[in-house]
Amino acid sequence: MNITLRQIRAFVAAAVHGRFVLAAQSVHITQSALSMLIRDLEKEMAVRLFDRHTRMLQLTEAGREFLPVAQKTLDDLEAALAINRDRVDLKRGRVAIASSTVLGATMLPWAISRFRARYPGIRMVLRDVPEQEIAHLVRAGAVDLGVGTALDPDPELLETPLFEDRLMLLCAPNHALATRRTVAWRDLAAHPLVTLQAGSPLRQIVDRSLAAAGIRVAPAFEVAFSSTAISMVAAGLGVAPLPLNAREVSPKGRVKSLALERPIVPRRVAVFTRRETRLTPAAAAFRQFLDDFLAKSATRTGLG
Amino acid sequence: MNITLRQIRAFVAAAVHGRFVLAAQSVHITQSALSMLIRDLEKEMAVRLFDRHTRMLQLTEAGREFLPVAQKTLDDLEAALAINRDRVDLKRGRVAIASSTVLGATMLPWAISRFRARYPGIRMVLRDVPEQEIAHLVRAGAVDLGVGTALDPDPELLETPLFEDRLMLLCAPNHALATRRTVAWRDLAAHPLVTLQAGSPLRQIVDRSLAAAGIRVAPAFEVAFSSTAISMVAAGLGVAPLPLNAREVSPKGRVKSLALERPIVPRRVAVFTRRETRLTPAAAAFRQFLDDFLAKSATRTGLG
DNA sequence: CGATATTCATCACATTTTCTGATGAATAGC
DNA sequence: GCTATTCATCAGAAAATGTGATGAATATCG
Repeated sequence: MNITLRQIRAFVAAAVHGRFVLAAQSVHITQSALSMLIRDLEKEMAVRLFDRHTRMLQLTEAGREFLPVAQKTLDDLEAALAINRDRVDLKRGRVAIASSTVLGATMLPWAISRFRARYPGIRMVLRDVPEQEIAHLVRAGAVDLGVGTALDPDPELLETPLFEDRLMLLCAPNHALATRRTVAWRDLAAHPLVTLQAGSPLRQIVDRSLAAAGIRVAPAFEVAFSSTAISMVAAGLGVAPLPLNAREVSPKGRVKSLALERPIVPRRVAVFTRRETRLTPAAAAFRQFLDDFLAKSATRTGLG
Repeated sequence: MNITLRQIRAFVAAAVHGRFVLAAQSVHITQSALSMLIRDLEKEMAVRLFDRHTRMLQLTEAGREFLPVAQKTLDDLEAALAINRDRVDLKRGRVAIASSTVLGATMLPWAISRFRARYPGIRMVLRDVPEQEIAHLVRAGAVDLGVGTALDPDPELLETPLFEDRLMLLCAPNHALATRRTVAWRDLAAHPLVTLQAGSPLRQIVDRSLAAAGIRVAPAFEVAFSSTAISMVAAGLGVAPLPLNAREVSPKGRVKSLALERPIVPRRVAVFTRRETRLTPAAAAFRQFLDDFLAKSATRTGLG
């Protein structure tokens, strides 16, 4: 046998109420059950906790000594459970997200801001990293969610589609191609190309598209971040195939975006989570929120 | 349903050991039982506490947050129970004793001293009071034990005989009776009497003895404490019928003690406890010790 | 690469604990 | 004395917890 929380609760209730009958009511059991709980606790501790007979009930010295500890035990536990309830109720918690710098600079801050308004107790951490690192971070558990370009499925990760856009071409306003409305992939062969580093999902999409178009081009520049590529384009160093949403982080009037066709190359953005780890309530809530947020944005603006 | 200590112990064990199998061993249950305890606790808290599958086990954020509270709860409780065990094992506790001033000055300090040597953790409180107050103090729960003259049984109190002596007569060395070896009760009629106050058990014994001997004597002096009576006897103010052990507190050579006969009046000393209140372990131990102590003293010295 | 060993989850069933409602004993107050 | 209140105890019902067997997943080893 061993001490139980029920016994402790019964003991505290009896000490507080001064009567078994009232104490029993307060913990929603019958008086006989409470009487037995006290008896068992006393047996377990090998002391009387109450001096009692039909017309009196009072703590013994041992009981007086045990009471504060018993109360504190219950209080501490109750406080911990309250914190836990808060977590479950999304009044607390933390969501760590890894995303590309572009998404981290465009859609995500808006979503996070709206989410925070709804759940002020949840702390949000946004890590903007080179896109190929997102999967690492999610796999390692360093972040709860990854948001980025979906390419080849990772067996450890679960990916849920978020939205889709397409690749376009960025060039400087005075570039030879800048007068055209649309450009074909094969046209790119004639121009110095700014691309992301090998390994980046976007780079892989570009490589595959060029290969599919039967073009062999060595990129003139390789950079880690889309924002860098955009600046280089603005500086007239080359043209860059990038997703549509990169326009939003481009300096006004310094770059021009052209539709890239033959073929139109879609780019799918997804949320990545670990397959085996259940999401925290907060993270699950944010993923759901992100879906809803984008659905609404899409109906309003035509794209996420 | 409700959280139990078993669940908390299982949770802490699993968190500490990092494996259900080891954790289960450490709390002496099977792995399946532990698995169920964790499952139930998680259900109760409505969160996962561990991310786990066959080859890995790690705390979730909620688990990490709960762990320290859980550990502290168990530790606090364990500490309280250890204190309680100490109390039970007589490594701690307090015994309050009420006694007459004479007993408090003679036998009891020796007994207490020996008892303390055996149980150093137990604090001892000795209240030396007029003997008629002993019963009050015991009844009121102000002391655990009373040691004093047994007279008329009190229904609320339990009295256990400790030792028996007899009344003798104290007089000054130059007193008229001082040359005699024995004195009869009826001889007292001729001398001024120093007695204890009315209500004192010893006084009642004296009164009854005088009445039985057919003597009517108004005491010349009434005092609260035997020690005072002895001093008055030494000063030649009168003679005092007192129990044998009063000799031990008499100043050497200043008083003489004579056997009081016809009849020989026994005086019974007993330990008083409340009938309804169980003794604390420490008090029970002291009562037992007192019995043994006096048994030994009696065989060695012939009297307590 | 397949065999083996380890680990956690789950099931049916056994055991233990806990609860209830009835009853009894003690006692304060009328 | 009578009544109402209170705590203790009992037997049987209900709930919980435990066990041992089994299954599924997956590292590790040869």
